[in-house]
Amino acid sequence: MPRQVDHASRRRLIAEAVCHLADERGLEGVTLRDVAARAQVSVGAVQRCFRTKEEMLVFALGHISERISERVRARLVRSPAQSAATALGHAAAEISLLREAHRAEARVWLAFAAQAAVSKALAKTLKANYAAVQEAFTRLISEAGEGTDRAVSLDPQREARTVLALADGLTTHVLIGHLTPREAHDVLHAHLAGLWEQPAQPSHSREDRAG
Amino acid sequence: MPRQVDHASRRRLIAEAVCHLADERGLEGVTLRDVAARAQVSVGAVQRCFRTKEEMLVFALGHISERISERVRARLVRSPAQSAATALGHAAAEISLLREAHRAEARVWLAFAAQAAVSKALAKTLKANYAAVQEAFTRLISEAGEGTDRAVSLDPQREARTVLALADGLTTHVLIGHLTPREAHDVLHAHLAGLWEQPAQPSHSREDRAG
DNA sequence: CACGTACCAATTCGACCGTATCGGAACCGT
DNA sequence: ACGGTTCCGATACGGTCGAATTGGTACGTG
Repeated sequence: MPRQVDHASRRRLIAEAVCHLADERGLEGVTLRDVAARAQVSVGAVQRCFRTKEEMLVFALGHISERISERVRARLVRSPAQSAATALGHAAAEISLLREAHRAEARVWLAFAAQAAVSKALAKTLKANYAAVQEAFTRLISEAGEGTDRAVSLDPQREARTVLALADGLTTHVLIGHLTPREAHDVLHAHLAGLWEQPAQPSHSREDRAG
Repeated sequence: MPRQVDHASRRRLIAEAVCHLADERGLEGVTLRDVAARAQVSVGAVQRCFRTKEEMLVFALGHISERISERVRARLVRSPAQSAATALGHAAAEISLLREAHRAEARVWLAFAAQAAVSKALAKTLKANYAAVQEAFTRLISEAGEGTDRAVSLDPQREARTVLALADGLTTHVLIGHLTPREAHDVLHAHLAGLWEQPAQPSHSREDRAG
């Protein structure tokens, strides 16, 4: 056998380069040449790892998705002793990428999300990730709801979707500059607090329908 | 005076073309040639209206932003007699672009939002729009809070930010395909309903704090 | 009726894109 | 030592990009 190369690790290296460029210039600024230069490999090497540019992008999206959700998972298993409510708070803060250190990942996520709206391959990868996170959130909310008297457990899945969408919306608003990270953090935790802290009130005095 | 042309209306025409293309292929697929072809004008005409491509994009973003927020505003003044809560529901549904008819606008918004994360000029335009909508939402929540016994009025601005971020997050998730429009609509209205329907808890101290 | 001017379509330009190809270097079993 | 196989960097190609230039046309003015 001739000289062998670790394809897997090289693909990861290239994926990192893609993410760096997507962070700095948006996904439009990701070209094969720049990726190769950033990854310190030749263009030919990039093309040998990925047949087309799209294949490279899909892999890069999977790469960063896995990294983010892995961090969320780590956060969850690290605090199993704590209440599910606390765990959810940590996980939500993690997924919203509010920390300055993860601002780059947030920009990459937004760039990919926008592209996924018009690219089926990217959308598939992204959807799979969201489905997993939503399921985890749903389970957490379910567990947390059992311990309290609040009837939040009415629909844990819906609450999970709410938290997930809120987190992503906040991420977007921080990236745009409409909110500061602190403000976003405040909004997120206020929402989460509202889930458990309000005690149950068996009788609704009056219904105010909004629709 | 030589042959005159209505610059303003032509710029709007071109902006429409930009939005159409951004909807179909994402913002990367927006080129001067395609824009010109879609707007039924020559490339030169586009270049006379906008000195650079970025100037064209900024104008297009302002164009669609104004259109969306104008629709929200129209929705608000159309139902002044109804409760502020109802009005907020309508406005939030409008801003989240969940209706199938506005799916294209949603894709355009997402494309611009992603680009705004790395483009200062776009971010400025987008921020101005968000500031206006957030202010309107804050006022609505304030008014709605006065009529109820619920102490939601603790921080109308924060609630406005929550609704706005939630709406955007839901829009994104629908575009990606993680949620159906119906599910997103459900989440949004459940959240809004939660703002007013939960009765106050008299025994609680006035401060609701949760890390 | 000329004339200048504002407008427009077409062309050109240099740069860069993604992709394909190729000669040589590196490596291994024999 | 050597031939075969795999990897690598460089280069060429067809195409498209944004931007600038040019020649022609329609129009209001003098």
